[in-house]
Amino acid sequence: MPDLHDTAGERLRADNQRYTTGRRAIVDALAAAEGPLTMQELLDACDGLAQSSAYRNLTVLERNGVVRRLSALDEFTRYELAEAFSEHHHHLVCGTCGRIEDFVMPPSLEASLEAGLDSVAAAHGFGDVTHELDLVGTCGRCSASNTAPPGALSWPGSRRPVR
Amino acid sequence: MPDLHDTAGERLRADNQRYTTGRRAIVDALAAAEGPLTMQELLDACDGLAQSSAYRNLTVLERNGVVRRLSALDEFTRYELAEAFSEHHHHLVCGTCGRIEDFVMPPSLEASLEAGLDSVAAAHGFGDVTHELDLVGTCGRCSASNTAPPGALSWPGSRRPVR
DNA sequence: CTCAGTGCAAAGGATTTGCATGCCG
DNA sequence: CGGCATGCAAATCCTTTGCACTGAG
Repeated sequence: MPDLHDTAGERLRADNQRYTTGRRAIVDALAAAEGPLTMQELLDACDGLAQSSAYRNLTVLERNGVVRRLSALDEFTRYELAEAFSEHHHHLVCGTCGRIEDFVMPPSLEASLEAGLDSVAAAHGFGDVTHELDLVGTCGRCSASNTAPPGALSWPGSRRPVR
Repeated sequence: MPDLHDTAGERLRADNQRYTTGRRAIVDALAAAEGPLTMQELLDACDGLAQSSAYRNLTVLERNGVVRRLSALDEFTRYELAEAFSEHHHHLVCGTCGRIEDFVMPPSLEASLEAGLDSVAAAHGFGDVTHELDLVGTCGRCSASNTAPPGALSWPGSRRPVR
């Protein structure tokens, strides 16, 4: 895999954009994370970056295939590096505490899934499909304790995890 | 499959809620739809229902397992009947026009996927998982015409389909 | 010099909540 | 009667935009 920053910079330059300190900080934060980050987590990791700049930078990074925006998983929008810079993976979401982990499927299963999906898509007249697969369950920590562990995410307002 | 309204009514009563006209209208609209509906589509289908009531009713219906809320697919939250009242299915999203269709996978593939996912989840200490699988591609209509067909969804603001 | 990038504050849009009233059990 | 349900309006929360200023090429 080519160097993350080199490639990201190239892609932005091709779009007449600069690979600035703030943008590099975002990419670094995403690369260091173990799963997709929320805006708040990202801001915490990129000290001094204004929220509006973060949103604008993420838009640019997404447009150029450096970052991927996930609107699902839970009620927060999350961001992760695009697949060009990370292994093809899926998400494991704890419906109790909100923890999110990445995982990869056994290659044989991934392959048969892809083959099956391609034919299903074709049958519906859809072409060029990509898939998104997530799991929702209860993580070990939460199933051990009846209640969510201390420090667990509490869902803001009346909102609850959706999937 | 037991009668939709009877069962829905039972579930609400068990939660000390009433199965009112407005709630029945929501369930009818979702049952008649060919795919998950947005709030706007739902309001259009339920004449006279206040938006705040719709949100509140959907919350109740979701809490009692009648409705499922989807926060992904595109940038709009969508609602569909819970799986107890519909076949286990997935979603096919056109990234160009926003069209969303339901589809079911071949049973053998669905079964092997579930088995594989269960073991992956177990390996990560997660139990009791359900999966969510969606496809994003280009529908036949959009791939035929270079541009999105008339009447196609236009993505509001700078937002674009995410998955 | 010029144009993209940034921060701050205001604007937007979807969703939630407060409150008074209507209606079912 | 008592409590859930509903409408309307106000409040929130996340995200986007307007604008003036800074900075890199």
